[in-house]
Amino acid sequence: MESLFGDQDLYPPESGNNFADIILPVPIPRMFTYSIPYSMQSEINLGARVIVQFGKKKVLTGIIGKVHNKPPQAYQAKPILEVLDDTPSVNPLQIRFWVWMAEYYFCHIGEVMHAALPSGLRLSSESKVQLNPNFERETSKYPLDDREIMILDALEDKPELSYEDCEKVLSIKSIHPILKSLVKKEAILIFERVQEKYTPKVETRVRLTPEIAGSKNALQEVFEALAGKAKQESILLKYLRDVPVMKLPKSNEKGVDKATLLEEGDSESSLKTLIKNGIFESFKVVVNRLAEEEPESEPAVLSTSQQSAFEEIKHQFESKQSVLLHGVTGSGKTEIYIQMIQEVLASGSQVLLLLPEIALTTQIVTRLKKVFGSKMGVYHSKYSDNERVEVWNGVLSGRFSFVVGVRSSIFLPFDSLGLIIVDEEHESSYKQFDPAPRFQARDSAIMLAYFHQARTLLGSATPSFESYFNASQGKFGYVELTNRFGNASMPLFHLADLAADKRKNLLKLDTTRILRERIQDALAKQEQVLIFQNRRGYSPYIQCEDCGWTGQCVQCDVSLTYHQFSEELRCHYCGYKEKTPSSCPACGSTQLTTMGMGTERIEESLSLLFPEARIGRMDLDTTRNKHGYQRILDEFGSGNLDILVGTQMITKGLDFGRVTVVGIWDGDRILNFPDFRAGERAFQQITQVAGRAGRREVQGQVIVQTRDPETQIYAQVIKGDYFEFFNHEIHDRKKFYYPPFVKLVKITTRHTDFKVAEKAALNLHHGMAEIPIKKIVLGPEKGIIARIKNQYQFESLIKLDRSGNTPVIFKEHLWKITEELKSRPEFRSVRFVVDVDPS
DNA sequence: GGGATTCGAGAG
DNA sequence: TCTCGAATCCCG
Repeated sequence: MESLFGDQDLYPPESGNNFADIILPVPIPRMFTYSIPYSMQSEINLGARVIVQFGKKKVLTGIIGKVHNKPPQAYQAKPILEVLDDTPSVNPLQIRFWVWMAEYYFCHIGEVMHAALPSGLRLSSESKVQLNPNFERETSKYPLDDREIMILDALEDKPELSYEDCEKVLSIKSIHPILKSLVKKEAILIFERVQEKYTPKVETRVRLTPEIAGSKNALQEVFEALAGKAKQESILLKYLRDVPVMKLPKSNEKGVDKATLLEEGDSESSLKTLIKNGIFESFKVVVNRLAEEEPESEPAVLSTSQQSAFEEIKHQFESKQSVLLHGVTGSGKTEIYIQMIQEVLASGSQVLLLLPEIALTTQIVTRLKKVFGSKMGVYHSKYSDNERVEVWNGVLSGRFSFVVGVRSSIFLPFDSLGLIIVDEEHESSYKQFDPAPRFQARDSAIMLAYFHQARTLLGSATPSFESYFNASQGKFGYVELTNRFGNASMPLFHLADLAADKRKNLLKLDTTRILRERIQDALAKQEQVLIFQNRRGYSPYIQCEDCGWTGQCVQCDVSLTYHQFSEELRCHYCGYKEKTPSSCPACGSTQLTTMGMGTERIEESLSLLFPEARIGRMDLDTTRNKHGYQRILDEFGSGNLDILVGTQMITKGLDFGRVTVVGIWDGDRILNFPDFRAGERAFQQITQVAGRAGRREVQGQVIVQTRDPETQIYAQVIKGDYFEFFNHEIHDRKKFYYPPFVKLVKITTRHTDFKVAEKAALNLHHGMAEIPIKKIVLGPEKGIIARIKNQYQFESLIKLDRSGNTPVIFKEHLWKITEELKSRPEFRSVRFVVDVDPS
């Protein structure tokens, strides 16, 4: 039979490019070739979105990655079904960036596309089932079984069902055979429904009819007619408050939002009467979800030290692509950014400012909004799909030449970036952990800037070792800012010795005497206190005093965390939860005690110690919903709270002038992390939390509770001597072959069967050992958590020589090794997760 | 990733 | 031999 799609042979190859390689959002390591129907030849642009059929019936959105006229040899290409964009949604620089990311982070370009495009721009089809209109149960010549009847019954109620709905109706897993049989019996039809995901926001507005708006007399008559009809009159008066009579009829055009007009309890029916009587009319307009705002204030004048840092950065940019701005907390980096951004925008280029997720809801965005108004776009992970699409389209259309956003904003369709700023560049949240692409947004931003011939400014009070090392090697420029803005003094540190206090019997509910005194002082002076503990929940775990039982997660090898508020034991890795048992499940004893301290329990202890204080808590559990974070911040900022207990969330960019005391509940907990970066992280975390103390006139106090006050790192943090700390630490990194001296790749081998996982990991190890490059292969070791979500995992760590193209050669070999292993029957369902530059 | 097809265990 | 769920295949 002649192929349905055979028509590309009808026109000669010289008529243009008849084939396109399409990037599809699926984890398959290549593009797919489709034919371009003649009628679409003129609309096909690189980077445009198209609809294509993938597989037997699935319809997907793809991106045109390449256009050519080489027909595929082994098969007939299917045609592109539809072109969605007349101007491409994705530009060539982005595609280049995607290709780079897929290669560097060892994933498929489809996975990059999946992460890059907001899902509102990625329509795809879903199979739906409906009744066949020609079908009649009574007269059908086929007998139906019970399950088939149940599906048909369900379709009587709802005109269409998805596969998933059908599975729910019968509560079984494989629904396909049943549906197939129903199709054969001509009872149902299966079709594909493409969902257009993005919907513009429509507002209903109300205005006076032109006759009334156009004549003062007519309006006067209306007032007279409405005398005594209080409800209708009130609506009219409210309307005229927003649209003054003086400015009629011109300002009437835009009208007033219906919802706002009825906000104060006026009824819809009164308005309806007014509309029916020809006084008002209602109409609909498409509005931006992202509010229009005019800039309100001029950028601040830079202090002398800020000004010289600013000049120095510009000077360094003349010879370096990237510059590290090392400025102590509170030195006013934001104002320098503002100046830089303004200059670049004035030159006609775009600017991207990356912030860690948590910092986006804070003061810095408010500050920027005041200066840049609505030419600044904000891209936040808590935005809805529709909002993300509007930011994306805003960048495309030129409405936003400047965007502030989280790590995924590096995927926005910029076409002429001049500058990328990465604030708090040491933040670990710039690394995406799961799913692929497991990219580091700071490093990717540097690459993106390179593609745009743009500059990158990295800002931090506690730079990452990688960045500081690059600066010390001259690869990055380096500018230091050592004065706090307004010459506020650096905080005063106290090391509170937990062990000593315990010996002297001064420890109360795990607080040292000095911490209690400082909190008491602050409360007396109506100042505020922050308490930092890197552990949420009530206490890490619950233990039976008689037999030593602890709650374990059923599908991960970790102990469950005790949450007092909800009376639950929860797994922080997979989300599993169960009710707290009242007696030990192992021995029946009722002597269950809690071990260790989480934020929830600290909050409780503090409320016992300071019953008069108003105490709040900020952690994952209290900020889960969209506005939770903002609400707690507002309460604290407005002085409705005296003490705020929190996890690392409170270390990020909060700036409250009335915080004078910062308590670090358990400094050792930060230090004792089984990881080569523990020291670096501890220095960063303690410095960052400490930076929250005393930003204005009053000198802040920082109390670090520890069992080991002699540890060198505390002395370095207290001195604020990053350089000394770096030199000490970098020595070890070199000696033991850790970044920045080597490049790390971590490979996790996962399988539900322990033995299979282990064997696959060992095979992988042997394969990698034979790759002819300079490297060290460690492992495989049982994962720190041996089992997650019922999968056993083994970890291998590879240290690669940084020079030349060693990493590229390694990845090429690794590719072959994992493919070979996966092709063996015994390892078929083994998963290899490759993490390049793990954090 | 996911729909289609094949495989294979278990019941009759 | 039949049936159903699981494993495997492959997409252009």
